[in-house]
Amino acid sequence: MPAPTFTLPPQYDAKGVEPRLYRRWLESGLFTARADSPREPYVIVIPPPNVTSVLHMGHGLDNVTQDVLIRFERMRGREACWLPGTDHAGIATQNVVERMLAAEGKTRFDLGRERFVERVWAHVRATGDTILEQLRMIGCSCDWSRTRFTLDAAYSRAVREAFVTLWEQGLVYRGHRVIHWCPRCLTALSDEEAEFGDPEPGTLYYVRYPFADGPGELTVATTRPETMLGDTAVAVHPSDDRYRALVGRRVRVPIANVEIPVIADPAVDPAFGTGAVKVTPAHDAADFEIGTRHGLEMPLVMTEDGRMEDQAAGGSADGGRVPASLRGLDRFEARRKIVELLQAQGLLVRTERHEHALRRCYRCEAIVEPRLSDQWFVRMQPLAGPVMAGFRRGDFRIVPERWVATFEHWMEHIRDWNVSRQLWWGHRIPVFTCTACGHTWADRRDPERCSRCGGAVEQDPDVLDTWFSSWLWPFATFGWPERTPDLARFYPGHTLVTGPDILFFWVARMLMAGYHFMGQRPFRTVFLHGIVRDTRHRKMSKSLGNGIDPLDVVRLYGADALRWTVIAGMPLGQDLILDPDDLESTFAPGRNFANKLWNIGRFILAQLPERVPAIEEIAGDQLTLADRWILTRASRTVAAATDSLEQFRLDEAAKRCYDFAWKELADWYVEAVKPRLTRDAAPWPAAQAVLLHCFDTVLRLLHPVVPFITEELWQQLPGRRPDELLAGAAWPRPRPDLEDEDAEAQFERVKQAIERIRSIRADYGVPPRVRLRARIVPRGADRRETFEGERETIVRLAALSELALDGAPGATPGPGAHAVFGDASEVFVALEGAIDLGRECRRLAEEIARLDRQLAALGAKLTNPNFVTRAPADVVAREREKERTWREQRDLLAGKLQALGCS
RNA sequence: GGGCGAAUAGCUCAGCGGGUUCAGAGCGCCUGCUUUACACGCAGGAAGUCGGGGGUUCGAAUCCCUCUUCGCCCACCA
Repeated sequence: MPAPTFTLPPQYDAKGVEPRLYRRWLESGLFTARADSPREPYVIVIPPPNVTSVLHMGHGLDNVTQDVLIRFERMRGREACWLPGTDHAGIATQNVVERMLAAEGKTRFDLGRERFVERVWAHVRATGDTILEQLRMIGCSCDWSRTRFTLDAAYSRAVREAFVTLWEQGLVYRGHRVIHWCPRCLTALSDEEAEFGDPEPGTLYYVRYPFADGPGELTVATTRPETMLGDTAVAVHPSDDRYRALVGRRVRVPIANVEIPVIADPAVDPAFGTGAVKVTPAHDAADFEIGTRHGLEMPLVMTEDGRMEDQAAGGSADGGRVPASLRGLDRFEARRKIVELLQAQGLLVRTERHEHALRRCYRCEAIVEPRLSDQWFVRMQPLAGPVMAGFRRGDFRIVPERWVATFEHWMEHIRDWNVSRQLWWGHRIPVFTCTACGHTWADRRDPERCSRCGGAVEQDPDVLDTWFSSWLWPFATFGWPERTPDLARFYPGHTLVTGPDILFFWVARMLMAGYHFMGQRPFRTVFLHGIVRDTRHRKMSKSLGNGIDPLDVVRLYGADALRWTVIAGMPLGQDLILDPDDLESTFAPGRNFANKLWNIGRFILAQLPERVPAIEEIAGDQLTLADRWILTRASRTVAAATDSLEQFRLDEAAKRCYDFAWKELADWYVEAVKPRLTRDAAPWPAAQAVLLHCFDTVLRLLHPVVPFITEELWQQLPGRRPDELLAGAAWPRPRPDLEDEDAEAQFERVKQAIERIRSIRADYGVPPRVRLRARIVPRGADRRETFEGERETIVRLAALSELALDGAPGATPGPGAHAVFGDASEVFVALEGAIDLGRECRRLAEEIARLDRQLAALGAKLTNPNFVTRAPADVVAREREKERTWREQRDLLAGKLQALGCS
């Protein structure tokens, strides 16, 4: 045996290896895509994490998935560009800094806009690279030379260009309507940002509105009594006979003490409550519609932070609705107070329990307050059309397909997008108004004076929705609106990997921006993976405290273990369930696998000399059955893994390679080859060449999933140039020239025989030192020659089972019971040794009985005329074949039973 | 109120166009192993009426209907 040229420790030390290898990858420049490369590009743009965020498992899953794809394509020879970066995340980031200020007892208003924004920038500069650093820790092969931030100067230019272009195209307008307002963040939200929470128990209040023009009253039902101060009508359904006569009369709003009309509107559901609904146009989107139809007043009765007060804005001169006793009260406080007042005045008829879902701010979870205000909107229908047309043409696809229906529904029912936010952190809206003549326009540059009258100008104080910048990500990152070489080369991109939770926020809008501004799709495939959940299927989140810190996992088990777990545990489109309370059993499989590879490597490397012949240099007659089997399996694994990756079944690819490395290469081939390698003469070079070929192949296949351990081992393989990296090596191809179907089938039978022997040993408790004697003979005279040719291999493999074979070296025939065992294959194994005959007889009898039962059932099937005539011929043939095999098996067992001397 | 997904071993999941890789894998469990790559290992083993019910078919974990339970998305019943 050649002396090992080095000694590797028996356990793989991920911590010591990973940072070193990552540095080597960086230094090699492999991650940096070249725009002038002749290779076909492959582009993924990262879903930019919020600049203030720290890595969580959701990022881990998302980015490891991207890394697997990008490494796969890079190895396949594509010019792989994985563009990284961060999102300025308007509300989220502003909230973070506001909380920091709050800790100092200050608000953003204390600082003023300019100093506040500076403060945010300082925070971003200090901590903004955190998450990108963390991505390096888990091995992400991003093109760091192209890192972008959605608030960079160049990027800001793109945002501005996009906005002004839309303005010029008439796709931006000022809308005066009820929008979702967060009274905590003090900003408007888009429909998507006002998320429905879980249904909560609430109360439905039945309130009397006395007629102002006569006796009696009208009872309305509401969940939000505080908004009654802003009521400007009571509406009933036009065909509701109960109320038809009342339409046109007037009622008095209690507490607010104003008179309002009773109107008829088809939006009212006569079945809900009393069928009469109070209309608050300034604080309810549906009521706003009614108010618009009927030309109602729309008074605001709350401040921006949700306290009761008459507001001048809202297009109503109708003030004085909020009585002094309620002024300044928080809306929920006011609700309680108003209910009390109503009760005291005998105007509260009754209350009812009423469960309903409330919309909450997606950043701070405050209950959203619908509020009438002026905002900038983007018309979405003109943008959605080309996307759907492209989708129907097959420009891009969504994987897995079940999201298609959701996507289509949203696109087809798309509503205009409120893009203005009353924040300070973000892209300031480039709309300017002349203080003199009132002219309003959008501008690519900050104007000094009004373009019409030369008067002073004021810029809109609001900023753009953060998604208004990220929807440009696939091209703004490459330099748009400049026509850069990068843009020409890397747009359109290829795969967009993200979770379905931002399908509308981001993916759909990127598609719209891509088609609208670039004239073509931004990517070919949208790959939506699942969401990370805990064992109770709850989303992992900080607030629930059920999160797993990916960096803890890296420290404890290594980045490869983390990567293995998220990839192997994530079937296409399914959620990933991880147990935060048991990191060991969640991540140990990945660590164990890395260690297994390590030890396969340790063994193989110890066997290989400096120069190992290439597999092509080995003559066919040098290859044993085991050699041809493992080469065949290697080739098939390459084909299967490649196919799975192409179909985004990453888990399948990973597991297939795992099985090949562990269950085939390590468990069988390495064991089979040991006798050959540890004996002197023999066909060494062939075994070495096969070992090297197979190990090299599986390292390549596994590299995208577990890049560190594979690179570390690959570096040690003989014949590597010092500057060669697995990360830049070629993806393997299937080798039909090395496949041998017969060898594959034959070796499977050998495996079966050996497994049977091992099973017998265990069943009968044959001590390890006691050798069983066995004779292996082929079944069927016609196969004898073929089989004899493989005898050597079988003898060696049998040796692993502590089995002495007739004719094998060291086998000593002796007296004793002679039993004949077999499996369903063509291999008979004759054993001699200490065996509990009685037990074996009972086992055989049971097995025979079972076969008899199966044969009876099968016989019935085969004599069923329906089956014979209607099932396809090949199916019938297979069933007949099965029957024959079972019968043979049964006879065989019966023979054994007889041979054992029991009846 | 609509739509979607899931239900298979104790746990997490495969099984992708109905018939030999149809009852599987990993973890866990049980029994043996200091076998000179690996105890993060090796060998062997137990374990499931494929959520309930109905249907289609010669044949269903697989297709259809229905019920139950979980999860998600969409929605202007105040």
